[in-house]
Amino acid sequence: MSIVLLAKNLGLSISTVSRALNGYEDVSAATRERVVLRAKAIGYRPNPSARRLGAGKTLAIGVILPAAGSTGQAVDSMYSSLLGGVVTEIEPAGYHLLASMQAKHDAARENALFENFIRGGWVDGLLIVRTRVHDARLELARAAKMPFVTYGRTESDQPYAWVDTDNEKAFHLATTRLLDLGHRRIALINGPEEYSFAQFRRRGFVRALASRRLKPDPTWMLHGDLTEGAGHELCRSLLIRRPAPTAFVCATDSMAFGAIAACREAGLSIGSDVSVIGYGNSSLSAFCDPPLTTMEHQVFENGRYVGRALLQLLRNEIQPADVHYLEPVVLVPRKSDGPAPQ
Amino acid sequence: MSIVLLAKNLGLSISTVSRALNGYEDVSAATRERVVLRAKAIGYRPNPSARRLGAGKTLAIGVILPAAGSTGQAVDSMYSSLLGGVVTEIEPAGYHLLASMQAKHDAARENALFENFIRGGWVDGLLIVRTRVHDARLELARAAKMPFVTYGRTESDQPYAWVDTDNEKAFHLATTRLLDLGHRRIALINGPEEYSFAQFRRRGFVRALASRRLKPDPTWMLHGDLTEGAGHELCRSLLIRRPAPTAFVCATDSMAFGAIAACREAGLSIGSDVSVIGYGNSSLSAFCDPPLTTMEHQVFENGRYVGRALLQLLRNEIQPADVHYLEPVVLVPRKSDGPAPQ
DNA sequence: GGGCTAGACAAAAACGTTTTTGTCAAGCAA
DNA sequence: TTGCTTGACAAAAACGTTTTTGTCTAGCCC
Repeated sequence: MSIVLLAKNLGLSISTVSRALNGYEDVSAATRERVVLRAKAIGYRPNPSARRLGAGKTLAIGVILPAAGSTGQAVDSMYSSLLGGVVTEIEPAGYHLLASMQAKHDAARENALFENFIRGGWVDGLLIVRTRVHDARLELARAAKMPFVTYGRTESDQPYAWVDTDNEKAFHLATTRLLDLGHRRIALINGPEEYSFAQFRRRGFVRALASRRLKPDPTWMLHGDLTEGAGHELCRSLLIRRPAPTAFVCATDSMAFGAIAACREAGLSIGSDVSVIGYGNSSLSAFCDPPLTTMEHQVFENGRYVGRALLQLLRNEIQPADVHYLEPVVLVPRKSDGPAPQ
Repeated sequence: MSIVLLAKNLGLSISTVSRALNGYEDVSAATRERVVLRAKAIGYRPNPSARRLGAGKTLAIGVILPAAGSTGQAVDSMYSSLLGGVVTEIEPAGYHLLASMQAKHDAARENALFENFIRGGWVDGLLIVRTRVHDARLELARAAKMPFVTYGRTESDQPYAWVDTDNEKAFHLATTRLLDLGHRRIALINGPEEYSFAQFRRRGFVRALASRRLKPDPTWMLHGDLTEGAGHELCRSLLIRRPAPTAFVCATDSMAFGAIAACREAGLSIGSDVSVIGYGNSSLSAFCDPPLTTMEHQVFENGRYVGRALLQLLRNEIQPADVHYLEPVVLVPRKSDGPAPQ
């Protein structure tokens, strides 16, 4: 009954107070100021629940965190910063971030959970992360008329709002660098291929080889979880082949660290016998031995971009087709790669 | 007007439908079943906003993510898994997690933001992370009568609900291990001392030394950000002293990796010339060179514990004083430590 | 039969806003 | 003067639940 009290205190009607606080035009400047001042003075805070019901908005943006790894007992640590960026932007606009979580399931069950979430009326907009090549979530969100921004692109015949890093360019860059260093036997240690980022990375890798008239060997393009363990295992399986690769491009720094461990176990010297390039420029990559050549991308900043886009989408200031932000990725050269061995 | 429709469809009153769906006793079993079935059949979902207003609950639990590092442009990646655990538990109970974010500010401004958040009526309960030794947030939450669980303990004259890892024991364990290996010049590379976890770690470290009648040298107990960079810098500053430490206990694996880098730069062989122990058992620690001796703790599981405790607190099934969960930490011996050099 | 209790449901109030519609006076043009 | 518009505010409806209070019937005891 709080706005009632404030209205009484001011000798105004509830509606005038409400409209004054929400900046409507049909309340005089003098009254508006008086209301705002008094509200502040007596510490009036509109009840969010009532506000949501009255306005038919939840003032929340939803995100479903995907469980990471095969165990599903963790969340990819990257999302901390992404969400931090999103919240930084939406908070000042009065929005909050509602986090849900998706345990490891079959895709059908995942989609059911997803639909339940967006149909439940919990949020006004959605951040869809870790897009798949074919991602049913877009259809579900569209069917529910729920504005959304994806973090990562996907196959879709309709325009949609996305923010992504230029995975293809990044892996083209990295592969070209290795080619320039004289490597001809380059392997790709990729993430799970159902995710679209993995497709882009593979494409960049293949394009780089093709531009030098090299035919990529499919058996040298492996994929696995984005973990050190998977990187280690995949690299090991490649190193026992003859001839073995002389260079590895990895989907994440974590995978690169695993690959480096495998190379070391094989008695190879990183940066001379064998080259490894990672992705992500994790804080560790500058401090490991040898420092990891990797690609930098700005997760927190991307999160901010997502947040801004969502707000504009919710205010109808912008169309989904207008949100296409491809973050350029820069290569950070360090010491884990070098000229191809003779 | 959805429950109205459902009620009409059933030929019942709104109140009976509501009470049936919420499992009240004054509705016959037959009717209840009929209502539940029909609700499912026509796909009725109670509107969360209305529910919140009606019941006076938000069905949300809040957490404020602290900005990490000195730049404040990131969130400690640990929180991904912690939040994952929390959500896993509260989701099935119909609760959601509302994430807010705290940029780097002075403590006063931080507390103002915090109060604004809890007084705003957005959440029913709180998760307070990264506790300080003296943490004003507890008082603010109590004053607002907002149930909360802290992740990490703090100084407080009243009982409060906390979940923590046994930092003191962990660092006692690690330090004792180094002492048993013959080390006598052991340094502590700690996190920021305003945080209570850093105090506990220091205490464990000091106790271990004291139990061998060793007087800890305060100039060998340094602290900094929980980053590789800080670990590197602090370790470097210790290595140039004479005599230099032969072993380092670090507040996180990240700091340990930084310390290892510094040792390597000084030409020391890790595990023989110098020993380093980390904390966290990050996925990388098994794959670096040498594999890092570290301490394992289960962030995701702790998050689940927090979630369960919050639910019970909200239901008044339990008192804050009943929530004292100290996670045991186990040491994971690997190769980054060894006998003290002669 | 009167009074009481319990069971099962309904009516209505409450939750605190936002939004829509209404009112009233002042100003102005014809 | 009449009618119309505009500016500033008020009244009331709407949002969709939950909770409180009320009603009615059947059953039971004495």
